[in-house]
Amino acid sequence: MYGMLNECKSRKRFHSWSNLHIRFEPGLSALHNIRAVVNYTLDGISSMIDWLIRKLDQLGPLSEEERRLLEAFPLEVRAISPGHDFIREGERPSECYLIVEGLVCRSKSKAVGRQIVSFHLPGDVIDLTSLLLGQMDHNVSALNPVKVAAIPNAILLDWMARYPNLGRLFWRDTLIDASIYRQWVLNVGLYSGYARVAHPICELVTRLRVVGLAQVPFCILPLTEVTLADATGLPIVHVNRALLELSSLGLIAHHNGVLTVLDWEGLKQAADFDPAYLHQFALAA
Amino acid sequence: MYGMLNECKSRKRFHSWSNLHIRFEPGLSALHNIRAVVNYTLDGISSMIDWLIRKLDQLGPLSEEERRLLEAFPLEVRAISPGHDFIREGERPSECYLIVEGLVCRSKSKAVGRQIVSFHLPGDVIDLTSLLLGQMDHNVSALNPVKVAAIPNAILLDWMARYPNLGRLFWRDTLIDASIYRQWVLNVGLYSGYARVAHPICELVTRLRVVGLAQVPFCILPLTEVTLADATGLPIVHVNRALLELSSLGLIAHHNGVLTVLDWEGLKQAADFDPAYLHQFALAA
DNA sequence: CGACTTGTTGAGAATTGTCAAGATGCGTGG
DNA sequence: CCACGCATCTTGACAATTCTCAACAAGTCG
Repeated sequence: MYGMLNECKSRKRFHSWSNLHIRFEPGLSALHNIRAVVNYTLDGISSMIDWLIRKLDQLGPLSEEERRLLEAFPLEVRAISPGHDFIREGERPSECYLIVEGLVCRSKSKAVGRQIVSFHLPGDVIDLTSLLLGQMDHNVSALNPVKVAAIPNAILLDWMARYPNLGRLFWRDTLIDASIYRQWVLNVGLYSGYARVAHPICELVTRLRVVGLAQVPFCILPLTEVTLADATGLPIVHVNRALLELSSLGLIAHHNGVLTVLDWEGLKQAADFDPAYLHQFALAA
Repeated sequence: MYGMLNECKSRKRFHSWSNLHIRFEPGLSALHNIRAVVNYTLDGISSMIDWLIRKLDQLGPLSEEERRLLEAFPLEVRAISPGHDFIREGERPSECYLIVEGLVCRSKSKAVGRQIVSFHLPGDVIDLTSLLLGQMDHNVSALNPVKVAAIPNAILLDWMARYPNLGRLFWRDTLIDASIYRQWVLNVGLYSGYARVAHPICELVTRLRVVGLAQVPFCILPLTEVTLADATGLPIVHVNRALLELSSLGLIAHHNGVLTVLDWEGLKQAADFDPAYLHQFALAA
């Protein structure tokens, strides 16, 4: 964690050399360098389920017993390469995935195209849908190199039967997801132009901050124009023009699949961003 | 119930007199007549909570004890006039509302306008958001004359503590809501034109059918162009043109706040509608 | 009757969508 | 180390759709 913080701070220095393009430390592969930050590696975290514990603890305090239960669970971590749809519409997964590292999106594909409906980050359990509803109604894909831990449905159901409070925390998480979807309906239905592109960026930054994976005013995200186009419902060409406009205002920089937030307050304003819908009580705004 | 069915069937006869406009029984106020259907009055239902029981039972069987618990609850029914926002963003309601009659929508208002994010019908409990998250992040409004029954949060929490299965059914309901939101993101972000207007109509018809409040191919909904504009993110003028197009194809008729579905299969096709996202197992498609 | 809501129409402005071509930078494999 | 393929980003021109404005018709409700 603290390592990453320093990484970010030093990167800011390079940024100041040029407002619009990212410069890299000489002698290091640029992308390798960036990706170390963007992948949200878990340097200081001993047990990977700590992300989940931290998150649930924010939603409502966990008892010592519940905490021990989660900590003791042996996680089997799987790596997923960028772009891979590791859960597909129509499937009936027998396990849920806890995101341990990297960024993930839910999407639906139709004849007319593809729409990303949400992003998910370390600490999110992304498959509660299938746990209670059975069949998946959407795909889940990796946006960058991702690591997930599989938790069998049976185990989760057992946990929740034994500790009703735990089930309620997961339910609460589902309600927050629903609130985020509502905001996305607003974003694609109500807003246009720059706000529409800026909003998902603001959301990601805010959510990453909550779990301690991003700082403002400086922050890096693995977002390509294609990803943003699928998330906003705009054609790529427009995302490009919106990003160029946001760049020219000094709010962001983007380069080769990496988007950098330079002016957090300005970006929030451009997006008409109000974090209330994230229901993040522990957020230092 | 059966009264309504007959009502609908007889109305269909009037419809056949003219493909595009609704005719009414002579001697009766036209709107009063229609509204009797559109309001979904509960003729044959003795206890109003039956809607909720029926719905939960479809999500997963209720035990006899749980069923008795729900049936025994004394409902205090409140009438809400059309257009009234009876829950507002920012509030912290101390009770949840079970819709007993009428149609309700969730919406969010911003400086740039208003966006409807979902519809809700008899049997839906619309305030589980505030039950676990506290603060409302959206408004809830009546689309036509609505009756709701208030259930104090404390009672609901007590029910769920005593009957974990009940809590799981509510959670499941929340997950279906989330799936519907995902589809709405698709509708406003991915689709354009006629499909975008036709889709929410298809959704409403399907959901009403599940609870036995609508039949195909003939069905009536209390939807104005303004409502559809807010739900689709299109300007009213466009909704008008889309509806005229759908009318000219013989798929629907609309008149003075009442929308009639004439050709269910054709409408589904126009909307690229696939009911899978509603997760309605009991649906006779 | 008169205020109000709902639906309709036309015309022009602005935005969004499409197509096509090319520039840049990274990773791979020779 | 270089060449190549690939993904990403950029630009321009044009078509299609969406948005806005404005005025008016029709129906409901008090």
